[in-house]
Amino acid sequence: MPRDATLEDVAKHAGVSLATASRVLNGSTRQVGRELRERVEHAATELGYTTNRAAQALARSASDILGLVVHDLSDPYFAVLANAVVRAADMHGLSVMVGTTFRDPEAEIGYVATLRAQRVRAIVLAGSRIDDAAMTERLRAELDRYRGTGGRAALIGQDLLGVDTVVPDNHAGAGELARSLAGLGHTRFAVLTGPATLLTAADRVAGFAEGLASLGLPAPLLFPGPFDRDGGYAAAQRLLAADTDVTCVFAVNDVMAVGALAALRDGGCEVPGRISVAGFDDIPTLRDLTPALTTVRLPLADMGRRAVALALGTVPIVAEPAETEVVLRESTRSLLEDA
Amino acid sequence: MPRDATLEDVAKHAGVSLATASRVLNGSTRQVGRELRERVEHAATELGYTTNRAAQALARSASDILGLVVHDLSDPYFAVLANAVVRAADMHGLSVMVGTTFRDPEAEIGYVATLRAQRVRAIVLAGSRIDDAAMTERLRAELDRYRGTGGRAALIGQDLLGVDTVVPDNHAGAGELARSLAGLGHTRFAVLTGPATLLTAADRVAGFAEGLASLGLPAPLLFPGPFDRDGGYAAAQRLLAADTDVTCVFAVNDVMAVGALAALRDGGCEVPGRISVAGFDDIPTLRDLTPALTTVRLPLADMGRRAVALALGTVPIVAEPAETEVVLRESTRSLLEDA
DNA sequence: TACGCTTCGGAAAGCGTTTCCCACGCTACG
DNA sequence: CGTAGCGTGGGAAACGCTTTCCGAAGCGTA
Repeated sequence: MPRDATLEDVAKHAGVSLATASRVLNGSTRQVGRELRERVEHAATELGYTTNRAAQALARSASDILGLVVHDLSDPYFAVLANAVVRAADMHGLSVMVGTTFRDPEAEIGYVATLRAQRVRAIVLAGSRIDDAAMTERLRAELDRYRGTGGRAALIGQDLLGVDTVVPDNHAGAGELARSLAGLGHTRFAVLTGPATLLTAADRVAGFAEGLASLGLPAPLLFPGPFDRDGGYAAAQRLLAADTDVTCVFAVNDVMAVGALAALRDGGCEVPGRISVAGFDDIPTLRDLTPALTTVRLPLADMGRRAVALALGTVPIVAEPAETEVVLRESTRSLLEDA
Repeated sequence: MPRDATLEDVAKHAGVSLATASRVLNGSTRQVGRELRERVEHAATELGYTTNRAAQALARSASDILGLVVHDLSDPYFAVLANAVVRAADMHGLSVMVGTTFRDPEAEIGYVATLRAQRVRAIVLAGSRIDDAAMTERLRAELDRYRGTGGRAALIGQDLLGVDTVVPDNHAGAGELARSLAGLGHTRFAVLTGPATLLTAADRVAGFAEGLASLGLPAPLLFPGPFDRDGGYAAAQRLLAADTDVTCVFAVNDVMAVGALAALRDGGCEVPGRISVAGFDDIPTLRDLTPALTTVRLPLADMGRRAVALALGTVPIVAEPAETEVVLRESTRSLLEDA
């Protein structure tokens, strides 16, 4: 098995020194005379030379890898985010190394350690923090270790780790959603809250509840459960079983809302005829659902891009949260026209 | 800015040689005496030492990175695949570096080159090949260069590049779908074919057409277009405008089917009342659509896993294609009960 | 002709690991 | 008692690149 051509091979082949070959092939500030430059380039293509990035990273002590850690790539929320991050990294000439944690904080910490070992240029951490001080502290410690030696990091989620963060305005978005739904005449709400420990979920629940309270409406009924499609399904089933006078359900994210829609449909409950449903995120992949889902739009792709910019330090730190926007669609109906 | 602790720092701190420190900290076959071992371990944690993987890769001339290239991470098809690949890689102790090509063959070749430069342990290439001999040849050449120096690669798609391939049985799956739909009494079909140059699309169209032919049914009407949601939407619009007697539409993938469903709905055409719709892939994220989509299931997660196994050479090469399964749901209705 | 500049090529010292090879002290054995 | 063999420790040469430093050559000017 022939080995890869090295820079030395190229230099020999071209009859120049290692230094010259390096200068020609990998961006240096120094000029190389036309004659030698062409000899080197020719030798390189002839030998099929490709820079060994690992060696390059070692010599330069700077890698061209960006680390990304998400909870679950098959969740369209993260898929869209990851997509944007990969794209943005590409624009900066960086490759992306992804890790998935499947919502295991332990795995998340482990993955940051792996990325630190790779000496990646920057780390982007996506996904909700959880309400677990010990875990948060350990993650923070790991990140601090990384940043302590020049590593850069950015977060998408709650600003809890002392690093630059793109924070989706969950609280405000949910509040606005509450007001919009109330504007349609709804007064009795249920919330499929997701896990109590997930801060993103908690923020949305709180924002929603406060929105209602600010209008003098009664507090919503809460149905906790997992943060995914099946969690939404199960929670909605429980809602149905509870036999309430709720006219509108807020699932704290779109994939849960999809599950809820399925459960209501399976339970013979018309949406929005009998119950209206709203989600959060406005996942592009889910826009063609019927009934089309009322939701709160998050600028996912933009958030990914901004996180990369923050991580790379190409942008001044702005604490300004990612703006949300309520999008009313068919899954919620107005009760007012009944009057 | 303090720099990262190196193995040498650890060795000094523990009062041992570099060799010993290395043996203790990074799996060596050689034993180190208990006393020294503990001193080294202690020093390592004290200094917060983490192996520099780039240096390690250089010294060992073997990296622990797996390269993955997909067309578009935000497409749930690739998201699910990528998820499985990341998981499988993790099991083998490898990290994954992803690249997205956005269906640009040029970018695909470029990304393989990047991965070769990283000297990744193996490359998994996902996504349909295209009908472009020159491009295919160039990609093949790039892959051969990589494999020529010990690189390993696997493909998910068409077996065209001379590397181990997980090939979804598009042809047979589509054929089976055709027979199933014919079994429901349909006789006049349209196919939203996607781009003519995409082999996956072409295989499905051909398989479907042959399935119909084998039953003596007339050839389907063909509506080409892009391979994505909007492509499906546009193609379905053209179908409507054509004002045909078609009772069943086959969109060559699920996301196109979603677009088609939307177009038909927007066009006031009932599904499955007036027209039945079927897709291909059985994307999990899309299973809660209404009407639920009849489709051909592909074992996506399994395919990802198998590709990793092939790429890592942990499994003998089996040419056996990935099995498909027709899943009839509500988006297609039986015409027989009309009789 | 001599001087100082500016260019440009090459030698060599890193970058942080691994690993080959040698040395040392033991035990076991003929 | 000499020696073969094993278990451990360390020195030092890789691995493939970048970059600093030096020196040589070419140029224009006085």
